[in-house]
Amino acid sequence: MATGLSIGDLSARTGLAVSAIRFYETHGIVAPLRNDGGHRRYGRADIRRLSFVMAAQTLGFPLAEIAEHLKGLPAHKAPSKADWTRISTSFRVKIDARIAALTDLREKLDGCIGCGCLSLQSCALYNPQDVKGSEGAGPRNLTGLDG
Amino acid sequence: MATGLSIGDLSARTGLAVSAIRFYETHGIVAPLRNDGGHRRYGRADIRRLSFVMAAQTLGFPLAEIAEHLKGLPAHKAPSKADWTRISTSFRVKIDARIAALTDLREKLDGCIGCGCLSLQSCALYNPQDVKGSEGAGPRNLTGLDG
DNA sequence: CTAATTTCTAAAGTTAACTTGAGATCAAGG
DNA sequence: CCTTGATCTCAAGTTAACTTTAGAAATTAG
Repeated sequence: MATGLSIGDLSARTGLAVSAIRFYETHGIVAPLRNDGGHRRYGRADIRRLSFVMAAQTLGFPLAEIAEHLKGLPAHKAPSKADWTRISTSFRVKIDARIAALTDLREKLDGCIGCGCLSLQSCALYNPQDVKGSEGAGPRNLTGLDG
Repeated sequence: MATGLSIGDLSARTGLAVSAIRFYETHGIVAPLRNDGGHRRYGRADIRRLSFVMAAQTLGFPLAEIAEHLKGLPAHKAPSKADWTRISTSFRVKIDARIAALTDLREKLDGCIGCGCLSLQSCALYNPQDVKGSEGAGPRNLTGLDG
């Protein structure tokens, strides 16, 4: 009982599905210990790791990138203040970039609303200069977030 | 030659892959005519439809929703000024909502950067009030954009 | 007219982020 | 001790948005 949290406990605490937590493990996001019966045992710090993942996901970060960030953190301890400051600052930068991109789009759109867009040449929305055609199969990155 | 654009022409004009254009057809986004040999023939308006799709996608709209918007437009004609105003206005609303959500997140993050987030209870980022666990399989909607 | 492109269709593969299912084992309550 | 209920593993399914592949037919270039 004092040996740590079960995966069910963690699920209850974070709101994540048990299957999702196991899935995250295969992606290196959590690395629980095992008890004698082979069941996963989590520590308190894992709640934070998972909460961090959830927060990052609402920001639109792909799991792979989140996992990268987490590599820099101690495996079974909560992140230190320095760790957290580093991470949250880098988040801040990305959010700023997204807001800027959206604001830019909004301006273009404002210019378009009245014009009827009968001119393909002059319409900024119809001529985005930054459409980088992603290569290969799979879902497209909708938000152009990477980088 | 004067009978319309081939799918290759359209691909060159829009920057979309030929396969993507065919794919869009199965989703009701374009509905080209056929020539005697069974090859697709597109009109000028289709360039706009596809450009519209690309613009909407950079805004993060899922294809299904874009297709919905396009249902309201004449099939083989360019959208009228009224059509376009309706659509672009509804875009504007969604962009505003996204900017607001991101700005809110940024504020929360600002409050977090210095705090070291040692308190799960008080950290806004760790306790997002609006995490709605999407049901079922498939990729998650990263941006919380729908609705 | 022939060779090289394009296009056609239909089916299967890809990626992300998980879920679902099957069969077996572990743990906890009465 | 026995019966639920929780976990375990591993494989396969799901969704979105496309791509890739294969074999055949149409178009275009020379």
